Amino acid sequence: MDESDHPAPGCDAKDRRVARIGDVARLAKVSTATVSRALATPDRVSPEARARVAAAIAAIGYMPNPAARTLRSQKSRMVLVVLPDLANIFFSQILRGIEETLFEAGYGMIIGNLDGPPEKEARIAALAATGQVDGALLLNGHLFGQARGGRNLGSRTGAPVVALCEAIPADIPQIEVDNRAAAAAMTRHLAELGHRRIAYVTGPEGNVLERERFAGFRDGLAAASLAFDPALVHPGDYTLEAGTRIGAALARQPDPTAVFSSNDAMAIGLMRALIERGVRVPGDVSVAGFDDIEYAAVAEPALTTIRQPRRDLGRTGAAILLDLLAGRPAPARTRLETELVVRASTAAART
Amino acid sequence: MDESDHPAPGCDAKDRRVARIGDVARLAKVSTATVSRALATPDRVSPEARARVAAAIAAIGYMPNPAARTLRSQKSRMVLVVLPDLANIFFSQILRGIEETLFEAGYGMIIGNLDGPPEKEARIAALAATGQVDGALLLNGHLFGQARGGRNLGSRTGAPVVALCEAIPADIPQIEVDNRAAAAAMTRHLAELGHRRIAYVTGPEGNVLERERFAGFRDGLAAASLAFDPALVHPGDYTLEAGTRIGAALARQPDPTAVFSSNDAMAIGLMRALIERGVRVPGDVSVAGFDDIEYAAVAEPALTTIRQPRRDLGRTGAAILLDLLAGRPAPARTRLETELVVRASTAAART
DNA sequence: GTGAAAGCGCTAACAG
DNA sequence: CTGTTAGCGCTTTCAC
Repeated sequence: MDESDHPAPGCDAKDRRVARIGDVARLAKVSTATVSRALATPDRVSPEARARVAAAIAAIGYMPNPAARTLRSQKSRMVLVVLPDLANIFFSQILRGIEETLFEAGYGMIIGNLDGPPEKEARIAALAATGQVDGALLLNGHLFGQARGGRNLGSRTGAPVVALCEAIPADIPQIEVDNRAAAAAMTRHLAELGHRRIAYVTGPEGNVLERERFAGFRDGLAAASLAFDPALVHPGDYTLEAGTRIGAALARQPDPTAVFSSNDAMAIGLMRALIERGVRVPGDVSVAGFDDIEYAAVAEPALTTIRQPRRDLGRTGAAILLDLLAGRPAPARTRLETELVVRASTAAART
Repeated sequence: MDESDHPAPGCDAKDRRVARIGDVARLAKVSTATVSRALATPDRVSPEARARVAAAIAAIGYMPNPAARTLRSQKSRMVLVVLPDLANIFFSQILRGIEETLFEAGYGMIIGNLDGPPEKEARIAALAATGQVDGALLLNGHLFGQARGGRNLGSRTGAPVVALCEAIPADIPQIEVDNRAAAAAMTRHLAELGHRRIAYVTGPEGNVLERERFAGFRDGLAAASLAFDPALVHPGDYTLEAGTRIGAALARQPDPTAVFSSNDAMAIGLMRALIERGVRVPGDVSVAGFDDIEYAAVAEPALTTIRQPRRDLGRTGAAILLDLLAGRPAPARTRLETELVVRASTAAART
């Protein structure tokens, strides 16, 4: 509220803080309603008016105020993407797929990163509850908003929510890969190489992905007629550091001839810790991961893993959310294919 | 617009879409202004009123509508963070530092990822121009908004902007590490190991970081009395793939005994490509990186690199932006220390 | 096809 | 310390 009170102090119109819809209307000699319509529903405006409005907008560089728009229309054209850990490189391609799809549709993306103090969760949920976003995409494999007793995200506002992994309350649309089958396939791959004692590195407790992958691991053992030994299960948390720590422990344990890590980051840290301690990979111990992150292929040895179509997951998830947002029907469940990528880190068991 | 038209069809008040400030006011028997003040400036409200408001808010689960708030107060309590590539793991710790600092101050973060179609840049700039964010943090080492002839981010709105690297127009506060000195130190490290022919892998053209690092490389060469040979400069773009590609080329080139890559991702891809082709690292060729990303320490061999205090960079940048936002003065330039981390990927030159 | 007018939910003057 | 009132900038009936 400095000098912006008097409309035109004599200079060019340029020093006015920021152009509003009224400025465009005045310049184009139409009402603000027509400007609004020219932007939202051009076909309901005469070509002449439309042209004048476009010219006026270009002339003064008008940009609609999103807060006003959101307040009035109760739509933000923003989507919330909730993920457990932004630092996990696994999500970056998914985010990319989501963002490009949303962008094309004129939607923006707000990232809700759960990594940090638990109070953050409430703030993220508030984004949806207060209409800052029109819908949400959940990439977190654990219950969201469980503090309030269930999926509160959306339940209050009716904002559509899509899960990009096995969803927890199974009543929201989900896009997923068959983690269980893929983990089973990897386990069978190891068994077929002659491994009988296969260690398993878990993800965080309570994680849905982890539950599926672990179940797949056990399926695979069963399919190969191998007994499950709880002593071979090492609790991890999907971080590189956990992998390094567990690798150090495994190096002292001559028993398992193969390790199946439920994600690549841990597998890479683990391989490194083994090699550092003189354990040869895959000579002494085979190591397998899950996800096929970029660093899996350049690890030494290159990591055998399960490739997930991450960008596609993101694109598909976003597309389904957009459908929901537009009131179109969406499949309750979409499954994308994975692929077993055999590289150098797995080999026949030593005899 | 379904059944929400008739106010109270008989059920509990619970099915009302979402509580507004008026609902709180009614329940607490105060005016909406008092509710607003109880939230914003509690000390200007009597303890009794404050308590009644708090109880009412808790009872109906009221959350202020941010769009209305933003529209009225012209403040969004949101900060824009612009970065060139969300997939680059280098940024994750910086983001973390930023986010935690902003969160404590009650600010939210919107990520503007430049990676993608160029139209995205305009949309990101619009966030600032339309008041969706109160300020911005620039992590991109290249000119932003140059299409409009200069830093338009902020110039229209007066929103404060802070650069987390050497800024392009040097008139905004910047937080940086001395890239040039660090690169020179690394180059000297290689020279001291006896390397005379040191290849250099660049970042994207026009990147400010890159300019500094490259200058540092040349400084280092000069300090070691080594001639600069343009033939040893390989244009990269900070991606793993570029590293792999350049590594493949280098494997055919027996000349350089050391490679200094201007970031870790490329160095890791490069090492891998060399090793795959039978070139020993560091036996035949030493490799050095820059950044000390998490994967540098677990690469095989572990990568010699320059550690940047990434989380601290983020925290400091956010803190300075918060100062600016609060009208407090801020230093034009803050410099954080780097550290040369010597690991296994560099060794004495073969003779 | 277009304009007038109401109001989204909130905060900030201004009185009292 | 509290209430009344106006209005942030836009979209959207409702008339014409």
